[in-house]
Amino acid sequence: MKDEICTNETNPEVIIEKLASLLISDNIAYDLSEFFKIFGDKTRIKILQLLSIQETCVHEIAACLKMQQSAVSHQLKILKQYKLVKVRKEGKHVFYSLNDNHIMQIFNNGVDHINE
Amino acid sequence: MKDEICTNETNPEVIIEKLASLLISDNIAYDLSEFFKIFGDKTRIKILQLLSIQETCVHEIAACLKMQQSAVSHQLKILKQYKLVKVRKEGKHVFYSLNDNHIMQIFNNGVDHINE
DNA sequence: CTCATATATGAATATATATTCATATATTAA
DNA sequence: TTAATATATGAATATATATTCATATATGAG
Repeated sequence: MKDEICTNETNPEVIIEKLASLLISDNIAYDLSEFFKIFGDKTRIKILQLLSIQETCVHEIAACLKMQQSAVSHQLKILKQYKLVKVRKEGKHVFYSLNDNHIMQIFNNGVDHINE
Repeated sequence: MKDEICTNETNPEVIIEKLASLLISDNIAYDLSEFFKIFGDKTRIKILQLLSIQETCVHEIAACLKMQQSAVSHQLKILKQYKLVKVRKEGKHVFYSLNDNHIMQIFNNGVDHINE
Protein backbone atom coordinates (compact mmCIF):
# COMPACT_ATOMS: atom_id res chain seq x y z
CA MET A 1 0.00 0.00 0.00
CA LYS A 2 1.42 3.33 -1.03
CA ASP A 3 1.90 6.22 1.28
CA GLU A 4 -0.15 8.86 -0.44
CA ILE A 5 -1.21 12.33 0.45
CA CYS A 6 -4.84 12.34 -0.51
CA THR A 7 -6.91 15.45 0.12
CA ASN A 8 -9.79 14.42 -2.08
CA GLU A 9 -10.63 11.05 -0.64
CA THR A 10 -13.23 8.92 -2.41
CA ASN A 11 -12.70 5.51 -0.79
CA PRO A 12 -15.95 4.98 1.19
CA GLU A 13 -14.25 3.30 4.13
CA VAL A 14 -11.79 6.13 4.50
CA ILE A 15 -14.59 8.70 4.31
CA ILE A 16 -16.48 6.86 7.03
CA GLU A 17 -13.37 6.63 9.17
CA LYS A 18 -12.70 10.34 8.75
CA LEU A 19 -16.27 11.30 9.59
CA ALA A 20 -16.33 8.92 12.55
CA SER A 21 -13.22 10.60 13.92
CA LEU A 22 -14.95 13.98 13.74
CA LEU A 23 -18.14 12.74 15.37
CA ILE A 24 -18.80 13.95 18.90
CA SER A 25 -18.37 11.36 21.61
CA ASP A 26 -21.22 9.24 22.85
CA ASN A 27 -20.94 10.89 26.26
CA ILE A 28 -21.20 14.42 24.97
CA ALA A 29 -24.07 13.49 22.68
CA TYR A 30 -25.79 11.95 25.69
CA ASP A 31 -25.22 14.99 27.92
CA LEU A 32 -26.47 17.31 25.20
CA SER A 33 -29.59 15.25 24.59
CA GLU A 34 -30.28 15.12 28.33
CA PHE A 35 -29.97 18.89 28.46
CA PHE A 36 -32.35 19.54 25.57
CA LYS A 37 -34.76 16.96 26.94
CA ILE A 38 -35.45 19.37 29.79
CA PHE A 39 -36.97 21.78 27.28
CA GLY A 40 -38.82 18.94 25.61
CA ASP A 41 -41.82 19.11 27.90
CA LYS A 42 -44.72 21.54 27.73
CA THR A 43 -45.06 21.88 31.50
CA ARG A 44 -41.38 22.65 32.04
CA ILE A 45 -41.46 25.19 29.19
CA LYS A 46 -44.37 26.95 30.89
CA ILE A 47 -42.67 26.91 34.28
CA LEU A 48 -39.45 28.34 32.88
CA GLN A 49 -41.29 31.07 31.01
CA LEU A 50 -43.31 31.91 34.11
CA LEU A 51 -40.17 32.16 36.22
CA SER A 52 -38.65 34.43 33.57
CA ILE A 53 -41.35 36.94 34.55
CA GLN A 54 -40.77 36.74 38.27
CA GLU A 55 -39.85 34.54 41.18
CA THR A 56 -42.88 32.41 42.01
CA CYS A 57 -43.84 29.87 44.66
CA VAL A 58 -45.08 26.37 43.99
CA HIS A 59 -48.79 26.77 44.53
CA GLU A 60 -48.85 29.95 42.44
CA ILE A 61 -47.15 28.11 39.60
CA ALA A 62 -49.69 25.31 39.91
CA ALA A 63 -52.55 27.80 39.92
CA CYS A 64 -51.27 29.66 36.83
CA LEU A 65 -50.74 26.42 34.93
CA LYS A 66 -54.00 24.94 36.23
CA MET A 67 -52.13 21.83 37.24
CA GLN A 68 -51.87 19.74 40.36
CA GLN A 69 -49.31 20.85 42.90
CA SER A 70 -47.71 17.42 42.83
CA ALA A 71 -47.14 17.44 39.08
CA VAL A 72 -45.54 20.88 39.32
CA SER A 73 -43.36 19.80 42.23
CA HIS A 74 -42.09 16.81 40.30
CA GLN A 75 -41.12 19.01 37.37
CA LEU A 76 -39.51 21.61 39.60
CA LYS A 77 -37.38 18.85 41.05
CA ILE A 78 -36.07 18.05 37.57
CA LEU A 79 -35.42 21.72 36.80
CA LYS A 80 -33.59 22.09 40.10
CA GLN A 81 -31.58 18.93 39.53
CA TYR A 82 -30.31 20.29 36.21
CA LYS A 83 -29.64 23.65 37.88
CA LEU A 84 -32.04 25.57 35.64
CA VAL A 85 -33.86 27.01 38.64
CA LYS A 86 -32.88 27.98 42.15
CA VAL A 87 -34.79 27.90 45.38
CA ARG A 88 -35.44 30.33 48.20
CA LYS A 89 -37.42 29.22 51.24
CA GLU A 90 -39.48 31.76 53.15
CA GLY A 91 -41.67 30.38 55.88
CA LYS A 92 -44.10 27.87 54.48
CA HIS A 93 -43.38 29.00 50.94
CA VAL A 94 -40.69 27.86 48.54
CA PHE A 95 -39.92 30.38 45.84
CA TYR A 96 -38.40 29.29 42.56
CA SER A 97 -36.54 31.49 40.10
CA LEU A 98 -34.39 31.02 37.02
CA ASN A 99 -30.79 30.17 37.73
CA ASP A 100 -29.31 32.07 34.80
CA ASN A 101 -30.33 34.17 31.82
CA HIS A 102 -28.62 31.78 29.49
CA ILE A 103 -31.73 29.65 29.75
CA MET A 104 -33.95 32.29 28.22
CA GLN A 105 -31.50 32.66 25.36
CA ILE A 106 -31.89 28.99 24.48
CA PHE A 107 -35.61 29.31 24.96
CA ASN A 108 -35.76 32.28 22.58
CA ASN A 109 -33.73 30.44 19.94
CA GLY A 110 -36.54 27.92 19.94
CA VAL A 111 -39.17 30.63 19.68
CA ASP A 112 -37.32 32.12 16.71
CA HIS A 113 -37.26 28.75 15.02
CA ILE A 114 -40.94 27.94 15.37
CA ASN A 115 -41.84 31.46 14.21
CA GLU A 116 -39.85 31.26 11.00
CA MET B 1 -65.39 47.44 45.20
CA LYS B 2 -63.33 50.53 44.59
CA ASP B 3 -61.66 51.35 41.34
CA GLU B 4 -58.06 51.53 42.39
CA ILE B 5 -54.81 51.94 40.57
CA CYS B 6 -52.57 49.41 42.21
CA THR B 7 -49.07 48.93 40.88
CA ASN B 8 -47.80 46.96 43.86
CA GLU B 9 -50.30 44.16 43.99
CA THR B 10 -50.19 41.77 46.95
CA ASN B 11 -53.54 39.97 46.67
CA PRO B 12 -52.54 36.40 45.77
CA GLU B 13 -55.44 35.86 43.40
CA VAL B 14 -54.63 39.01 41.48
CA ILE B 15 -50.96 38.04 41.27
CA ILE B 16 -51.92 34.64 39.90
CA GLU B 17 -54.30 36.22 37.40
CA LYS B 18 -51.63 38.64 36.26
CA LEU B 19 -49.02 35.90 35.87
CA ALA B 20 -51.49 33.63 34.11
CA SER B 21 -52.16 36.40 31.60
CA LEU B 22 -48.44 36.65 30.84
CA LEU B 23 -47.98 32.91 30.51
CA ILE B 24 -47.36 31.61 27.00
CA SER B 25 -50.23 29.72 25.43
CA ASP B 26 -50.57 25.99 25.70
CA ASN B 27 -50.11 25.69 21.94
CA ILE B 28 -46.87 27.64 21.84
CA ALA B 29 -45.54 25.75 24.85
CA TYR B 30 -46.41 22.53 23.07
CA ASP B 31 -44.75 23.56 19.80
CA LEU B 32 -41.64 24.67 21.64
CA SER B 33 -41.41 21.45 23.60
CA GLU B 34 -41.87 19.42 20.42
CA PHE B 35 -39.06 21.39 18.82
CA PHE B 36 -36.62 20.87 21.68
CA LYS B 37 -37.61 17.22 21.92
CA ILE B 38 -35.88 16.72 18.57
CA PHE B 39 -32.57 17.58 20.22
CA GLY B 40 -33.46 15.40 23.18
CA ASP B 41 -32.10 12.22 21.68
CA LYS B 42 -28.49 11.08 21.50
CA THR B 43 -28.81 9.57 18.04
CA ARG B 44 -30.38 12.67 16.53
CA ILE B 45 -27.71 14.85 18.14
CA LYS B 46 -25.02 12.72 16.54
CA ILE B 47 -26.71 12.78 13.15
CA LEU B 48 -27.09 16.56 13.22
CA GLN B 49 -23.47 17.05 14.24
CA LEU B 50 -22.31 14.66 11.53
CA LEU B 51 -24.32 16.51 8.91
CA SER B 52 -22.81 19.77 10.13
CA ILE B 53 -19.48 18.42 8.84
CA GLN B 54 -20.75 17.40 5.44
CA GLU B 55 -23.63 16.01 3.44
CA THR B 56 -23.79 12.28 4.12
CA CYS B 57 -25.83 9.34 2.88
CA VAL B 58 -27.81 6.96 5.05
CA HIS B 59 -25.51 3.97 5.16
CA GLU B 60 -22.50 6.19 5.87
CA ILE B 61 -24.34 7.76 8.77
CA ALA B 62 -25.22 4.31 10.07
CA ALA B 63 -21.61 3.16 9.71
CA CYS B 64 -20.22 6.21 11.54
CA LEU B 65 -22.69 5.84 14.35
CA LYS B 66 -22.32 2.05 14.42
CA MET B 67 -26.08 1.72 14.30
CA GLN B 68 -28.54 -0.21 12.21
CA GLN B 69 -29.61 1.42 8.98
CA SER B 70 -33.24 1.12 10.01
CA ALA B 71 -32.77 2.99 13.26
CA VAL B 72 -30.97 5.78 11.44
CA SER B 73 -33.66 5.95 8.78
CA HIS B 74 -36.37 6.29 11.39
CA GLN B 75 -34.54 9.18 13.02
CA LEU B 76 -33.84 10.86 9.68
CA LYS B 77 -37.54 10.74 8.99
CA ILE B 78 -38.19 12.71 12.17
CA LEU B 79 -35.46 15.24 11.36
CA LYS B 80 -36.88 15.64 7.85
CA GLN B 81 -40.42 15.99 9.16
CA TYR B 82 -39.35 18.88 11.37
CA LYS B 83 -37.38 20.36 8.48
CA LEU B 84 -34.03 20.16 10.26
CA VAL B 85 -32.50 18.26 7.37
CA LYS B 86 -32.99 18.19 3.64
CA VAL B 87 -32.65 15.39 1.13
CA ARG B 88 -30.94 14.97 -2.20
CA LYS B 89 -31.33 11.74 -4.14
CA GLU B 90 -28.54 10.54 -6.38
CA GLY B 91 -28.97 7.12 -7.91
CA LYS B 92 -29.36 4.55 -5.18
CA HIS B 93 -28.10 6.96 -2.56
CA VAL B 94 -30.03 9.48 -0.50
CA PHE B 95 -27.87 12.28 0.82
CA TYR B 96 -28.92 14.22 3.88
CA SER B 97 -27.71 17.65 4.91
CA LEU B 98 -28.63 20.31 7.44
CA ASN B 99 -31.49 22.52 6.38
CA ASP B 100 -30.19 25.70 8.01
CA ASN B 101 -27.32 26.97 10.14
CA HIS B 102 -29.73 28.11 12.79
CA ILE B 103 -29.74 24.51 13.98
CA MET B 104 -26.04 24.54 14.81
CA GLN B 105 -26.55 27.74 16.77
CA ILE B 106 -29.07 26.06 19.02
CA PHE B 107 -26.82 23.05 19.21
CA ASN B 108 -23.88 25.22 20.29
CA ASN B 109 -25.96 26.97 22.95
CA GLY B 110 -26.40 23.54 24.48
CA VAL B 111 -22.69 22.80 24.23
CA ASP B 112 -21.93 26.10 25.97
CA HIS B 113 -24.31 25.20 28.75
CA ILE B 114 -22.96 21.75 29.50
CA ASN B 115 -19.40 23.10 29.41
CA GLU B 116 -20.03 25.80 31.97
C1' DC C 1 -50.00 20.70 71.09
C1' DT C 2 -53.35 20.73 67.26
C1' DC C 3 -54.81 22.28 62.90
C1' DA C 4 -54.23 24.27 58.46
C1' DT C 5 -51.35 25.26 54.69
C1' DA C 6 -47.30 24.51 51.60
C1' DT C 7 -44.31 21.39 49.55
C1' DA C 8 -42.08 16.94 48.49
C1' DT C 9 -42.05 12.25 47.16
C1' DG C 10 -42.73 7.05 46.33
C1' DA C 11 -45.59 4.00 43.77
C1' DA C 12 -48.74 3.11 40.17
C1' DT C 13 -50.50 4.13 35.72
C1' DA C 14 -50.61 5.80 31.24
C1' DT C 15 -48.34 7.28 27.37
C1' DA C 16 -44.59 8.34 24.29
C1' DT C 17 -40.82 6.90 21.78
C1' DA C 18 -36.24 4.51 20.29
C1' DT C 19 -34.72 0.36 18.41
C1' DT C 20 -35.15 -4.07 16.19
C1' DC C 21 -36.95 -7.24 12.92
C1' DA C 22 -38.95 -8.33 8.80
C1' DT C 23 -40.07 -6.71 4.63
C1' DA C 24 -41.30 -3.36 0.94
C1' DT C 25 -39.64 -0.13 -2.53
C1' DA C 26 -36.29 1.82 -5.65
C1' DT C 27 -32.27 1.98 -8.43
C1' DT C 28 -28.39 0.07 -10.91
C1' DA C 29 -25.68 -3.62 -12.92
C1' DA C 30 -25.23 -7.78 -15.42
C1' DT D 1 -35.33 -10.08 -16.11
C1' DT D 2 -32.61 -11.23 -12.05
C1' DA D 3 -29.52 -10.02 -8.49
C1' DA D 4 -27.48 -6.76 -5.52
C1' DT D 5 -27.45 -2.58 -3.00
C1' DA D 6 -29.63 1.46 -0.68
C1' DT D 7 -33.37 3.19 1.75
C1' DA D 8 -37.97 3.29 3.94
C1' DT D 9 -41.45 1.62 6.90
C1' DG D 10 -45.05 -1.04 9.75
C1' DA D 11 -45.36 -3.80 13.79
C1' DA D 12 -43.56 -5.40 18.03
C1' DT D 13 -40.82 -4.66 22.01
C1' DA D 14 -38.52 -2.30 25.46
C1' DT D 15 -37.81 1.67 27.96
C1' DA D 16 -38.42 6.32 29.57
C1' DT D 17 -41.19 9.60 31.59
C1' DA D 18 -45.38 12.72 32.88
C1' DT D 19 -49.19 12.70 35.82
C1' DT D 20 -52.03 11.14 39.56
C1' DC D 21 -52.89 9.45 44.09
C1' DA D 22 -51.82 8.89 48.64
C1' DT D 23 -49.09 10.35 52.04
C1' DA D 24 -44.97 12.31 54.42
C1' DT D 25 -42.63 16.44 56.00
C1' DA D 26 -42.31 21.20 57.38
C1' DT D 27 -43.80 25.62 58.97
C1' DG D 28 -46.77 28.89 61.21
C1' DA D 29 -51.15 30.18 63.59
C1' DG D 30 -54.11 29.78 67.42
